[in-house]
Amino acid sequence: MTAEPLITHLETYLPFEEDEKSMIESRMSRRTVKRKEKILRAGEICRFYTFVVSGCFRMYITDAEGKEHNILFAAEGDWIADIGSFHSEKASACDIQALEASEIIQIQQQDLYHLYINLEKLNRVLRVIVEDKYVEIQNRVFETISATAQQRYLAFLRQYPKLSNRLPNTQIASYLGITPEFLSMIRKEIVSGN
Amino acid sequence: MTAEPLITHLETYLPFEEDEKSMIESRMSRRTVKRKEKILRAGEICRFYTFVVSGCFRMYITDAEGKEHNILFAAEGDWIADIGSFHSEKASACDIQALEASEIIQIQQQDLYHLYINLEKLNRVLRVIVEDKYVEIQNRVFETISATAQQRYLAFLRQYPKLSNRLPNTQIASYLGITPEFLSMIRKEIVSGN
DNA sequence: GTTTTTTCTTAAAGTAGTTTAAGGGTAAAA
DNA sequence: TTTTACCCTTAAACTACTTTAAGAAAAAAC
Repeated sequence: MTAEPLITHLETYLPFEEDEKSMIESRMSRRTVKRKEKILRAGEICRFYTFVVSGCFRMYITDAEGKEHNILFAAEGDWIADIGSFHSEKASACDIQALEASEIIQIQQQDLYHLYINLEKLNRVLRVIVEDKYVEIQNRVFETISATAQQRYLAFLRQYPKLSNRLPNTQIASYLGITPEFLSMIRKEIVSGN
Repeated sequence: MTAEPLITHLETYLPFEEDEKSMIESRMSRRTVKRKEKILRAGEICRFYTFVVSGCFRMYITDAEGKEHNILFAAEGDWIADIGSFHSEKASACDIQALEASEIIQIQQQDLYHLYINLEKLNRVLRVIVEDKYVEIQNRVFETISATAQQRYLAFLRQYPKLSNRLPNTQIASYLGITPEFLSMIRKEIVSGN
């Protein structure tokens, strides 16, 4: 079953019957993505939700000077999409790029809406997932306006424990809104006990 | 009609029939709020969407040291709610407080869900409103990690033109994540042309 | 209308984070 | 396997922002 890791994930929220699973299965497509490959480019409309089976992605915005700023990461077991662009069908300001060779399961808009109508349960599960994303991003605003870079780094380690040893520090620094040099100093301070 | 300013607002998205308007009307409650009064306290579940008829509110988080950090503002014509708490029915980390004597129209969860079922149009309108909030908060993350305080202040002026001359600078500084003293310097620099 | 509280501004000294540069290390590509 | 590209660390000089303090101005409360 190609969508098996996704079904397993969905069942951590609610159990599904066999016929429901095959209905979901029939609307999903699985594929591999190379390192550095983009599954969304700024200017495009985000037309799918992506579930990460293995590997890892970043969603980032490029500023006026060409600098890239990571908004969020997604590793195995996470969903990634520009939710604003997906639902409003407006152009995204973000790129979504693989940071490792990855395997993903995607669902297109029209298929998702089809499942929403025919499978009320999936509607509820996806709603919870989107709500959690909203809470996550609201907390991120709070952190960025209230905490020091060291506190934000420690929060990052808590929120993405799987990623802390897999991502280059340049990517983590971009997420934290600091330079890699300063992240290097922070790490040194933490090791030496502040 | 007590919900009239709200109906006017909703009709900027889609037209509504008279019977639809009275259905909406019957589920809304209108009231006044005193300056400094809170309509949501941290620890409570946010059980309503609030439409601001007149006046203005802030949603803020209090950090471990007791400092308050403004997440967003809402003035007349805006909606305000802790969307994460409302939909997940989990305790909110935020307070929502009136910054001016205000008039609001509120809808309770159960009434909103009742209208969603009986008035598909309202479902669509509210969905668009929530999506716009998501885009707004995602942009805010981008700004806070990528822009200087001066750039963020200019962005604030663009996003809340109505509020720039109504809010004390202490509230604006809290929103920007800087001290009121530094905001004072930024304003001076802008006036003197950088 | 007067008092009280909050707000705004300025400035000096301090701290958090950036920039530039350079050398060595590691992982990816060929 | 070798080359190439990227990554990490350190340090010194710099800039953005904070802290503390204090006086004047404005708004809120009584």
